[in-house]
Amino acid sequence: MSARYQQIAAELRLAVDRGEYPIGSALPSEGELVLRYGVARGTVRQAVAMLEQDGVVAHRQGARRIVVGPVPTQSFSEMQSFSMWAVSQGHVPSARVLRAQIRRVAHADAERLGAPLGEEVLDLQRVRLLDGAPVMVERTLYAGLVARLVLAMDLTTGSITERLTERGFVYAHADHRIDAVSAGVAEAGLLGVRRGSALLRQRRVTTSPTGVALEWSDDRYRADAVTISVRNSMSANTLARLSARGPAPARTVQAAERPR
Amino acid sequence: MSARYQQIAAELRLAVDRGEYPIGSALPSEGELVLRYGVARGTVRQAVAMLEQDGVVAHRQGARRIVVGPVPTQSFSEMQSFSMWAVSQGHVPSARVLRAQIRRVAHADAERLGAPLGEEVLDLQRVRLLDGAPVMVERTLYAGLVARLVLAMDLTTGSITERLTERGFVYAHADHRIDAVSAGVAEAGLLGVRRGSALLRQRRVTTSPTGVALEWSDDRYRADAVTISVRNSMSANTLARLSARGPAPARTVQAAERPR
DNA sequence: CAGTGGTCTAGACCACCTT
DNA sequence: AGGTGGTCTAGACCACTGA
Repeated sequence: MSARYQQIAAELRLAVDRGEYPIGSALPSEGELVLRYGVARGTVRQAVAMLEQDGVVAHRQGARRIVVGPVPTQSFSEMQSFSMWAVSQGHVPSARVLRAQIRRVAHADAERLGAPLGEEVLDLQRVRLLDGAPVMVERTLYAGLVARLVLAMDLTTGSITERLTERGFVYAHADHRIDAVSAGVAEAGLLGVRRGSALLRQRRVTTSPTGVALEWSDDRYRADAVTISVRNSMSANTLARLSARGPAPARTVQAAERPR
Repeated sequence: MSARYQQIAAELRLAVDRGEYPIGSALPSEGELVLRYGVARGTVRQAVAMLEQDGVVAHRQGARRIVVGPVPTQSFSEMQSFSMWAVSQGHVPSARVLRAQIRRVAHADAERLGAPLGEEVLDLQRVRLLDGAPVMVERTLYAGLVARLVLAMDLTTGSITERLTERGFVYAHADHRIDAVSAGVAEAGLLGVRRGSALLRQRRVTTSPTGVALEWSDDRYRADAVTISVRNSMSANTLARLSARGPAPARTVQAAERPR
């Protein structure tokens, strides 16, 4: 059973979605929620903190929390996995494998993806399709820890992330760097767009709870297919603007990893 | 004076930056921190929650928190304001005004920026320069509440956001939609790139703590100038992927706003 | 099994907003 | 001045990790 504060947060969220607390209106006070749910104030505060974090409500000290808007719950997994995202949106995802081989990280990869030079990884390149139409070219390096596991999977259907999660690997953090690039000849052909047209590039490093990097990826979306959405607030800021030529954050991590 | 838990978080953060807790190593346990700082456990937990939120440490129940990496602190304001960001990066920002007039939101604007149709706003279009080189074209609509205030400002230097903040307007939330577009003839000329080259587009709605939208903007960056960075974690997720043709989140808000 | 983090309680005082 | 959220304390029990 999930924690009480999570249940309360979910209930409030549902109420917002149903329009019981319209946009611009106030949430009940912490005291009222304490009475309504019969819990301590700390528990109520944990619940509303979740809503704040997700940008459902805003507040300032001394005044009641105000509903900013219902936010479609999109889980971390859905951000992480193309397949899981596509399914949640009612689309049918698939993939065409361009390359899948285990090798060591070369200099060019290290530069492009920020993976540690020389590490043994699975180099996987695929075209991702939505309802049969190509929308993204994907290049992912899986850390040695999971490389052979992934290589043994069916790489054309289903979610690799999901299957790794089932095996006990946990994704905890992700760093994203988002910019725009022009489609090269190869990409243009794969995506069915003109050479030079704009692509949305998302480079990502995903880390386990122990701080071990599990994968590095470079996804390039057709500009007309996908938009990335970010919500941030004064209290919780995870967004930054970087100069394109800024220093790549060093990210080398030792430590052992063992699935449960 | 800032809160005790914020001081503790800042101290720990500093220690991580100084390398006292190297990447991959464990943070002291909550119990140890309680003794070290002479506070209750709840206070310590608030402090480490901040570090977790910012992605400095990761954890799983039962095991100590692990240092993921030092994170450059970038404030909400720096994300919000081109000027403040540029200065923090050691660059000199400036602007060239293309248009500045008060009018009502037209259908095209409403569609493009998500602003409510018919609202009276300041329509401000500028080219933004970094050390004299054009890197971004910006189109911002300022809500009627602040429109005349902004129009009276010097629009070529300094930060509008900063000056609004001084007047008591508080930015609390921002929604960002990020995608890629091709440069049109006008944009290409303004930015000094070839027509059709890739631009990184960031559309943003910024809201005050009371849920009132203060500005809508559409920023288009030269692809070689800027990258947007996002960090998210299993517990705190503010990132989402949207289909380009997905529904624009309705965002109409009443309620009064009054600067302090 | 000992250590550690996750959840929850009950109560206190203060800072800020609203009226 | 009364309501509301922000911070902090002290203690409890449980779930998970690691040796």
